[in-house]
Amino acid sequence: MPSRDSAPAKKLLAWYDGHARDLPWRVSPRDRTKGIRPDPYRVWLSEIMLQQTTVAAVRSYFYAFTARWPTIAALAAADEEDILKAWAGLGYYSRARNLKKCAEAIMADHGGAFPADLDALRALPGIGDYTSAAIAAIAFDLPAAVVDGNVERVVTRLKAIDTPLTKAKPAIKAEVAAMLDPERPGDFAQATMDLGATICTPKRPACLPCPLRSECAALDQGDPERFPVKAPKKDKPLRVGAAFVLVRDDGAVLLEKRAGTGLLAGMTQVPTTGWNARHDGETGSDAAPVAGTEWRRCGQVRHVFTHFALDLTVWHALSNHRAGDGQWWSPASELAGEALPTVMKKAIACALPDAF
DNA sequence: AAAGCGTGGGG
DNA sequence: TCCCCAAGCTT
Repeated sequence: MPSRDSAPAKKLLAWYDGHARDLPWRVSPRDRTKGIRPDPYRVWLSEIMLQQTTVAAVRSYFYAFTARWPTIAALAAADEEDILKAWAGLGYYSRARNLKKCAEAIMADHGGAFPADLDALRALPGIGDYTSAAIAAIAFDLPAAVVDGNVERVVTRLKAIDTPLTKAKPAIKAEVAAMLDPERPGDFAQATMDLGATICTPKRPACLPCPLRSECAALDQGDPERFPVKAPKKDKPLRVGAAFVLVRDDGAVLLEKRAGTGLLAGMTQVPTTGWNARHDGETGSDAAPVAGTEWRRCGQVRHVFTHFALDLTVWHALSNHRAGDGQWWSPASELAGEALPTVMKKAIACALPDAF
């Protein structure tokens, strides 16, 4: 077990007081000293959005969500469909569905307020080890060990931990627990993450201005970039499929809802074939959802998901047929507001360049 | 416990 | 172009 050492936290917090990033969901360290506390709802919302997602991507979504749903009660009362539409483009859509489930659970089981308790937070939908600790520390100043990708990088370098990350996590958490400042748990957590995001970066870390340089074992060894040690990543297979953009006389596009589980669950799409592992030639319009229409091949869209790449051949046709079960014609003016994931916006834009 | 689950930006 | 990766969670 690492022994308590308050020196790194003091240096880190002194650095944070002068270099904290200005973020819309954050209360600055100066305002914290005045007793201003962040709204747990905004802390939670930002933490969910920031899971595996950059600050730059999150910003506009955070503004949109807090403007439309200013409170946990408002979000709990929202239609899931509206939440999915507002989340479209941000990725990892189970986060959006869990967002509503979590809001409902807080209304039903916690009197409409986030519990100031690590285990109670951890039990909520979409909230795991990291997010529960982050909310506990940032929103409630509870002394929780907050470990995200930034912190893993900072700590493995500081202590030169060269065991693979998957094995090293308990040791990293113990180091953080021994290091954190019980007077300022929230600022300590945010300071460590800011350091990882701006100084202790994955590539070419800026060690010269780093407040922890004098005690960094990795810098001492001469190659901080060597940490953390990660497992080799698997190769990404290519899948192929076809998507069919049907357009009505008035410009409306035929849409349908995807299945409730799996990839892009619950999101909206144009009719599509399955996305298969085969790559022996091209998918034809013979698999189109409507027979007897004149199909035009618009081109091909490549989209890279987490665990496979997709080449989608896009077909276009004019049609006035009636929407089938689970389908609807979406007017051109409403297309941008649909719950369309990026891959589908690419496909539609391939057939209708002015759609968005 | 390894795999499934998105996207956009930077080097 | 390609590879890496960014405040992870769920099953």
